[in-house]
Amino acid sequence: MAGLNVGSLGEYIREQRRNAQYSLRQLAEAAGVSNPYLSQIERGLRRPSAEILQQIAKALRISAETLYVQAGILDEREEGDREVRTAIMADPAINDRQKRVLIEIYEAFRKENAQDGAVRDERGAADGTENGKAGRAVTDTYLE
Amino acid sequence: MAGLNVGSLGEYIREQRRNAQYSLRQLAEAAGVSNPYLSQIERGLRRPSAEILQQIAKALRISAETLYVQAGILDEREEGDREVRTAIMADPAINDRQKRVLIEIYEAFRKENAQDGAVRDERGAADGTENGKAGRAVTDTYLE
DNA sequence: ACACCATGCTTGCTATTGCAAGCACAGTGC
DNA sequence: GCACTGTGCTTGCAATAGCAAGCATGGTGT
Repeated sequence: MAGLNVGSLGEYIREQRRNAQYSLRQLAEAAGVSNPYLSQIERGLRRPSAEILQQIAKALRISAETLYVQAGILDEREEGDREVRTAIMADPAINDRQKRVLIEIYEAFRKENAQDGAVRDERGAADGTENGKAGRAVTDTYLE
Repeated sequence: MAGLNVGSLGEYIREQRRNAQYSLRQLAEAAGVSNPYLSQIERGLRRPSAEILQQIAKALRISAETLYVQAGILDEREEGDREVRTAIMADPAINDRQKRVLIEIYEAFRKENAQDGAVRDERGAADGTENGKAGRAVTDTYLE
């Protein structure tokens, strides 16, 4: 059994918190959790209960499901295929160009992964995990 | 705070277990949980952690989300604007870093839109590059 | 120099999770 | 009658979730 991936969960929460410009205490209060405990969660020292996770998710205004997936608690929903594209298109919070950018990057990632072991002519992607360069190329192209 | 509705969660699990013709011990073993603990959960005496809930859901072959909804941990169906993140996280076709990148860009877009006050679907010539810059900064940070 | 405030971290501590061992009751067979 | 097996429940106990109080550091004035 995988056991929760507490480390990456904590990192993810911290990342989201900083992204939202919250201090640790601010988020802790917004989530109704003590600040030392949140600190420990973020550093991967504690595995928060479902209830606490839910409160944190609410305070961060992200879906609890996202957190659960990050924590390895929730399995990835199969058939994610076109879900990303439709979800992006349906989102009223971003504009059309932003949608197009996101989808282009997404496509590029998928294409890169599909090639995987195959011919890599694009300026040497050293190993299979280096998708960054391909992604960067795409963003350079479309984010201007 | 609301606190999970443990009673109905336990009843629900017991119902599903009987429905599947499992004895308490059978389900306990299948879920990798001790039988007395499962008994207590079903009677609403304990609030199981997210991890345990997940294992039970797997053993019962029902979605963990269903259990979370029953437990009051997950809201029934949240607004569509959470869908993008969830869809990205759930997509098996891209790897973790790619997910992170997409979500970061998405967050940046949303944040930028929030600062502007509203989403203007297609901008005029005045500040047409603004979104591009924000997106680029994010991708430069995470795509190297 | 000093006070003041915000940041995140450490330290005990209590309450709760989750388990191993065992109990009580009901069949079933001999 | 008696053993045996399956059902769910009770009882301690170890591990840990989660908190209140306080510490250390860094900034910002004055």
